[in-house]
Amino acid sequence: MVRRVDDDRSPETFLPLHRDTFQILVSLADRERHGYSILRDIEERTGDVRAITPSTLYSSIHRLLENGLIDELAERPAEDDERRRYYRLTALGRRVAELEARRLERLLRAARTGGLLPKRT
Amino acid sequence: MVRRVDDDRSPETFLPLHRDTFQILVSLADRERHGYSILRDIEERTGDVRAITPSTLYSSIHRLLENGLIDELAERPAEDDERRRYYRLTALGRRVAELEARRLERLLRAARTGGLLPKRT
DNA sequence: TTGCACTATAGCAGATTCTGGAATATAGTC
DNA sequence: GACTATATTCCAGAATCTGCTATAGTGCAA
Repeated sequence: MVRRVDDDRSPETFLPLHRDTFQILVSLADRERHGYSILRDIEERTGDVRAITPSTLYSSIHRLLENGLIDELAERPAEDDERRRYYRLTALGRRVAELEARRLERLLRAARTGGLLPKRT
Repeated sequence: MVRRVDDDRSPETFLPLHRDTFQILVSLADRERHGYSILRDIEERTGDVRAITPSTLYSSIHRLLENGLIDELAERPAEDDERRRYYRLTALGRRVAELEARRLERLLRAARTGGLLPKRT
């Protein structure tokens, strides 16, 4: 088996995540999805059709695969559109996403102190 | 007075903010600061000396000035280190930071749904 | 059964943002 | 005077993001 140099890169070294990277990981957190489904999910959640562009999405996906944060599924549902490629979080990817979520929580706490958000949520 | 073309760019068009941009705006939310103080603040809050590098910080500051999200103060405290340059949020900058903070809140809600964070905070 | 909009992924060129390194200079301490 | 910390800037290269274009299958309606 070919083993990449940074297979054992610790989750912390990926932080802080870039903007769109975290969006994608969040989309994959509750279930596996194909690329276009991630796009739709982000559009729906943000209410913004250009929250992420297709080019950014697909190139980010390839980067996430290379870094081992997501996996492509070997099997697809029967009778499914065969162009679709399905992805899921790896254990590493989930760990990284958890850490990033905590980082953002702390950041929002600071934002609240600065009056950017109302005190309690 | 020279008026830049996008002086009247609406806050929404700046979203979503890039990773480090928001960090800087949060630092300036509670009070005016000079560059190095922003650096220290981010280090302290994140507990990470390389959460943001000086090169990123200072080039981001220049971009924020160009975009009118922050202002440089004309006056400095007396007897203060004269190398320091102080900045504060503009009304636009504060508005943009508020919107970004809300965006991240919604994103964290989704992250919670996906099990990346414990349910209530 | 053609036409058309939507779904799905990929590629590239250029812009923007980020990283790492070094340079410069003042301030404060021993 | 030497040394460390403070403070900002610049540059080259890397990584990420944007806009545009290309390709092709799917679903529906005329």
